Amino acid sequence: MSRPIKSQTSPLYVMAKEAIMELVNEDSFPGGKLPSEAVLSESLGISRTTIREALITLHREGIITKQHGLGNLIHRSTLGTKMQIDRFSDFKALLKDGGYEADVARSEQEWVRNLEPFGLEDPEQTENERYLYVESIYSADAKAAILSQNFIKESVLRKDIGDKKNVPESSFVELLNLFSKEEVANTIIAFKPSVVDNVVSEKLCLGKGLPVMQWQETSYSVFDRVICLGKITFHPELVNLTLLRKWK
Amino acid sequence: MSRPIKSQTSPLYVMAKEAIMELVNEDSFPGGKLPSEAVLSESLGISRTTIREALITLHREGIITKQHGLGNLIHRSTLGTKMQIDRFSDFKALLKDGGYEADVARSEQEWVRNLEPFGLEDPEQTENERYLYVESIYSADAKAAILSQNFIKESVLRKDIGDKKNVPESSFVELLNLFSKEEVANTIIAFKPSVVDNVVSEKLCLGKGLPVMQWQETSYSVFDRVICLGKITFHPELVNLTLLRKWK
DNA sequence: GCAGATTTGTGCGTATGTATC
DNA sequence: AGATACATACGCACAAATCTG
Repeated sequence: MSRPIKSQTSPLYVMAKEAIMELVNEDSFPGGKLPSEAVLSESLGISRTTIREALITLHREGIITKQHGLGNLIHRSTLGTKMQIDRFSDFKALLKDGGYEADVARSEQEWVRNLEPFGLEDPEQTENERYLYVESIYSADAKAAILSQNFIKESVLRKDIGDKKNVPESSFVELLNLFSKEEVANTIIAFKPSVVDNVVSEKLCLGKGLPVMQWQETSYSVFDRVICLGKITFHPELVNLTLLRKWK
Repeated sequence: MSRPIKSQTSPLYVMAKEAIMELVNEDSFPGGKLPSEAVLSESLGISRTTIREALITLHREGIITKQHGLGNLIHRSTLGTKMQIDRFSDFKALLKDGGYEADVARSEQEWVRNLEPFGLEDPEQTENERYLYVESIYSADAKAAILSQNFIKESVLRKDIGDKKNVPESSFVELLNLFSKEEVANTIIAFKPSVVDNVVSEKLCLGKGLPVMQWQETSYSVFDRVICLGKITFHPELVNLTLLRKWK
């Protein structure tokens, strides 16, 4: 149950993907079309199966469209799109992608019993459950840009968090994985349009009554148990959230 | 350049996926874990490669988490999540998923030259470009729930749209594919938190000043050319948009 | 901690089907 | 009709993660 650090060397299809991305960035072919899978296989000395694996990854990321009988078509529009929430697990990385100098400050942790004041509801709440409250403020060029208020369930916390409290982590998902007994698998977010209230006004330095992007989120472990609840608020001037929807 | 109807029979991995989904719905195994790939392969009489293809599809859809060395774990939480924007291309289907009786009414089409009044900008705008304006109002239990205002670029329109104007279509993406010379590959959306203005107030029957979910979108063809721009507004009471973020 | 069994991940080869030009 | 290119499907071997005893 220790979940140690993963392997250092990337699998071949990831290296293939990176090699193909270099080709894309060099823009060395006409019509926004990649060389055929057979040619890539030949020139990189990697089997077509593995090349396909790499291309499927690029397709999932929205970099290319795979067109049966035609080829693999490059989407420069996607490459130029910044602050895609489907591309980052970490808000710091998302802000950096937006061209900012990004940082994060986390609050002291405290225990909470009642989530109602925050408008949150635990679908798996048990009697006397407590939640570890962690507040993170992500800054863009030293200005508060994202307010993340999270409540980690006591029942999923490791016993040895004392040792790990000062371990550096990059994203909140990583922090959650350090704290939680079970690994985080996914988060379901529910969009809640709202206007700036007292708390947000103070934390993000915004005038009250302004419309803001806000969502509530519930994070689940690989065993589908609730690990954490949260409420995220985005500064409307600093953060222009985007999302890619793929049809092909 | 005709883009006819696709094949009727599903590939084997799709049928395998559906068979596995039935197992999931029957809930016939302990610990929320699927039978091993080898067992599924054996019992369905399909090679492990193809079974894996099916499982990878389910993984992408957030139904399962693939855990190396452990198995394929089922996420009932995802199955129970309604109105996921990452699962529907069609707002009518999304509203039906939310338990509503859903329908769509599309406006008469008219030509527009200037997108500025709508807060939209065409990144590939050319001299004298015109846009075909199509307004769709999606209703939930006969109440206006989603306002979709779209502008299709004249330069991408087929010459024979006259014949196709009355062809039934289910989603706006399909309508776009009927109208456009090039197939739609993806849409980039940018979230724009806002409050109800005069237009939205009238179309969605909402009090002015209320916060609403709103986004702007730009649709690209497989050749990465801009096909259509749009602005979508969601009724905050009727539509509870959700989104799945996967970390594993 | 270790050994062995189980299970998924990676990688290759090959053949055939189907869409596009 | 033929060439090209991606899609589907099978089989095999070995690597790596997880669990159990």
